[in-house]
Amino acid sequence: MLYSLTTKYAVIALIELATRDESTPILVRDIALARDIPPAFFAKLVPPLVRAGILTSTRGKNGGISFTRSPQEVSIADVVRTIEGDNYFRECVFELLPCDGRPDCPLHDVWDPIRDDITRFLEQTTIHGVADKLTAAKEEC
Amino acid sequence: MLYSLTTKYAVIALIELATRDESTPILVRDIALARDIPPAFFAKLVPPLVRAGILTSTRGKNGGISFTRSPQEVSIADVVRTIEGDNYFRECVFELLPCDGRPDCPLHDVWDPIRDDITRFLEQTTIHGVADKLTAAKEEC
DNA sequence: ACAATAATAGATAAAAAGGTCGTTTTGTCG
DNA sequence: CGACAAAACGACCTTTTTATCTATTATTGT
Repeated sequence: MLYSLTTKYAVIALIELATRDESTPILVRDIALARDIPPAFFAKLVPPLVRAGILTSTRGKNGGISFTRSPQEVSIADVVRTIEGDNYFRECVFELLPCDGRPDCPLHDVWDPIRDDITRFLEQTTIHGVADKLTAAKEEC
Repeated sequence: MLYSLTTKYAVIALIELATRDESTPILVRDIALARDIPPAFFAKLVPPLVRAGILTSTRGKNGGISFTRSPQEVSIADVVRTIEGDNYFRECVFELLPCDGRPDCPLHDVWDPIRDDITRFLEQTTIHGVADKLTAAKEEC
């Protein structure tokens, strides 16, 4: 609905990572398997996330991935930008060209409000926030 | 951002159709070319739209496509449902399975509000409404 | 009978998703 | 210190899905 399966994998994997003990690196494979994500596929999403400053990866024995910034400071939008690219937020649903909220786009007052809602949602929702809901729900059982 | 390129083609083509004289069928090819949509590709989207009760097509000379119901009664959601399928509105961005707003999904209070916003937007925005903005903008020149 | 049109079926191309394997890095153990 | 094992990294390949194109067939007005 909002983004590709690839981006979804990245989002879900980071949420999973945020539920883990953050003092030690977690295996890429473990994160993926815990959420039914193809491990080799997620492994290829890690380097971009590292370059984007979201993840830190440590190689060799006892290696794995961990958050660079706290997951409280990582928004879904950050992940989307990293995987989908910067143009994502400029897209227009009614035109073949990006309209970027240009005031001269005749459709901007139809599309802009909901795009802004979506953007705000992605920007304000943090990995930590979602992970919190998950662990809270688990503890209720 | 919201749907596939295929769906986008269908939406844009219908908007274009709504700007035309509705008393006579319009060529599938003309609609596509007017919006830089690959004509043969759009041609394949027509039969589903006809089956969905959105378009009427007439074959043979002077044939083409026209709206079955008035474009005022056709929402973007109708088009999305036709091309993307019914499951579109049940998707969850945080889980691999559709959550469909189930109250037992721990993430429903994060995702549901914005999904409802998006659904409402698609449901309330009509082809006619968007087409109107377009023609109004053109007349200003 | 003919020309214009959508419908259908199929082929091809491109992009997205998924998998394999060898290389590099790094801790651990002898 | 050297050998080994565990991990991410990188290059490449395969499969699946999405997008695009081509050709043929069916329909209809003139």
